[in-house]
Amino acid sequence: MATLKDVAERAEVSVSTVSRVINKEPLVKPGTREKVEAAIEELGYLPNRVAQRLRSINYRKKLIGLVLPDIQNPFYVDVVRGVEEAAYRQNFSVMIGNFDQTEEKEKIFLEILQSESIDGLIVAPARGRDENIRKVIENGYPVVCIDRGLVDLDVDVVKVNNEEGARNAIEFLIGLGHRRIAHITGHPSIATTRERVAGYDMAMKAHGLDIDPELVRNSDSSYQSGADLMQELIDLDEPPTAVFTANNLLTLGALKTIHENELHIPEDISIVGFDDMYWSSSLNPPLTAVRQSGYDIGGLATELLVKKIAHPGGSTSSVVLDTELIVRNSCKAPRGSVA
Amino acid sequence: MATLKDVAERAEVSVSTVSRVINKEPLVKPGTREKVEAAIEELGYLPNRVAQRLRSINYRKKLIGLVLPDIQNPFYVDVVRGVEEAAYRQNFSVMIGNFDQTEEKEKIFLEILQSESIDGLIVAPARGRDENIRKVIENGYPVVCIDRGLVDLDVDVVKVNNEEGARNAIEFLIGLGHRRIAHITGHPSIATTRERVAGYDMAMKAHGLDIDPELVRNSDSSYQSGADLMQELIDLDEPPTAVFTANNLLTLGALKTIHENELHIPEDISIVGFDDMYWSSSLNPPLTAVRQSGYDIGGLATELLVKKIAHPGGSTSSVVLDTELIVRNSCKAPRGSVA
DNA sequence: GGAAAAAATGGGAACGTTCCCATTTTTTTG
DNA sequence: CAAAAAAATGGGAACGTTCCCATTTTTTCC
Repeated sequence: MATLKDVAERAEVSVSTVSRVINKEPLVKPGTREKVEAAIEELGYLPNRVAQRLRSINYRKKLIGLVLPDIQNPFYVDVVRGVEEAAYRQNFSVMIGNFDQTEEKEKIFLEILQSESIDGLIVAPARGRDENIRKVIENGYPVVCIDRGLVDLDVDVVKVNNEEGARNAIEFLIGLGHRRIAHITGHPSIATTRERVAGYDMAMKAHGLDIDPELVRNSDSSYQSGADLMQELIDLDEPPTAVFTANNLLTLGALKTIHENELHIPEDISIVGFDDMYWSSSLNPPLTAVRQSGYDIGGLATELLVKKIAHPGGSTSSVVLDTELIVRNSCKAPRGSVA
Repeated sequence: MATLKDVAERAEVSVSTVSRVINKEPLVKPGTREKVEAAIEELGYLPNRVAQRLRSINYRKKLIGLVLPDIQNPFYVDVVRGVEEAAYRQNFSVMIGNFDQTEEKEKIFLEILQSESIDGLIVAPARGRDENIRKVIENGYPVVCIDRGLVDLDVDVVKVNNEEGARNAIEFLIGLGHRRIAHITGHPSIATTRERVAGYDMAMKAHGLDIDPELVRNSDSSYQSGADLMQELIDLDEPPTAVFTANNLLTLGALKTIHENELHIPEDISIVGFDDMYWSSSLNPPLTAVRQSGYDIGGLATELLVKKIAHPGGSTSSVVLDTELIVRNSCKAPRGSVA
């Protein structure tokens, strides 16, 4: 590969001057700039980002890390797309790591990222309290959290209004006439979980409905948990007429169990999921879901991070996006209801 | 961050010696090694991978690129997981790029990867003929293709036996009594498409069935195409009794259209998809599918690539994995059949 | 037209490693 | 026990940039 030196020789200028052209610095005579650009073109020169990164001061490494708990979750795939798009637009590379919800992998990956001299980090913390991430922040790296923040750590975060999203979903079900509404949700240590539960509670109380603790079940947010907890709900003496699942994977797991039990949606049971998927209409029946745009979240988080990288210090900010209830055909009034 | 020099000072040895310890070279006295390891521990030293990469000769940069046409396709998500797992096991970082099927993005991303000094590349080419990838190979980078190879370019490839997978699917449908079997597939410029079509043809011919060209439809492998082509098939004067969709996205698109038309699976139409998903059982009815393990493909491709990186030159090899037909409930004998 | 100011360019250290070669220390061996 | 061989260690250039500072060239202005 051609280097700066090669270009300099070809253009008959110094290495410094070529570097200036590459970095679009103003102090270059137009004629010189043209000569250099011609040489770059002729040699097919591409800057070596590794050397650039090694030499550059902090905050100009042009690399950000993206750390996700579970890339099998379609929501995070959308986040990846949003981050990549925004990052490449600003000439940043992205290094993605998926830690499969294990703390050990997360730790290793965060170390690798620091070894790779990232400028900053976008992370969806698996737990509310995360020593690994805390350490990264203490090391001085700009960090933006997505989906949820961190307990007792003031950090930038881009998320959606979970409470409202959940409340809308539950009110929609109540509006249809449901009274026994179950909620399959994630681990309570995660803020997202608590907020969605709060939305559930709020909607129920606002309509004077009692909350049956049997109907609210926590899990580890996995496909299998969704399936298992749904079975528990079905086996109840008085099973729910509707269920609200707190994320993608839980929804899919619950659907599996519902189908296995040969229950019909929406006649036997209604379901609303948090997280829409581009193929939600391929489910049978098409799923009613609370949509949050992972793509937008990823994009905004990236822009926020790049801003923090360019201007370190400054107060933290949090961006809260709205959700949207996408009504399809997985809900109807419960049997015997006159709603 | 602590550097080699800091460690050297603390351990009272030279920088060279610390480097030897880091790289597990044998020529270090056990006592010295211990001293150095203690210093590393105390300082929390992590090697700077950027400096390592800059200085290292080719083939020891410890970074591989992964270039995928569409990260929204769950198959590629599995590939990502397989690659990451295998790469981190061997201390390689992975830089992932998703080019959304656009040639321009692919080109930019391949340039970035070369700028990042990758050791090698794993790529799922969108087209059979790909000038961008050809250039990378000409630049001397080891490349392993997954899912499909490249026309007139001898390159390592890890893939599944598409022909057999398709043949099994079609024979399964024929066995159930289907005669009018449609096939929604990708673009014929992609080898994968041609192989799956060949499997379809072979099975049909083996059972003395004519191939109605109206029933075999090509597309760009997108969700929308799956939906559109399925509608065309349904609108036929004599619609198929079964459909075989050539990938994930086409399957989901077809399902959407089938549901929209209020056709019942499997009574009105049977469907088999190429590509299984972990949540195939969440579809209603659970989908019968040809399973190919993206995880295994990614893992094997990585191992192959790392081997090529360590021992450049040598002949190219191709690994062909078997598929597995996962029978669930999306198929049954066609109406009026006595199979 | 000549001095001062501004603009443009060049030189070279530095980033944190690896790797080659030189030197020192230890072990082996006749 | 001395010489040779082997093992261990150290020194310093190099990787391809950026960035600071010095120098040269051009422009401005009285």
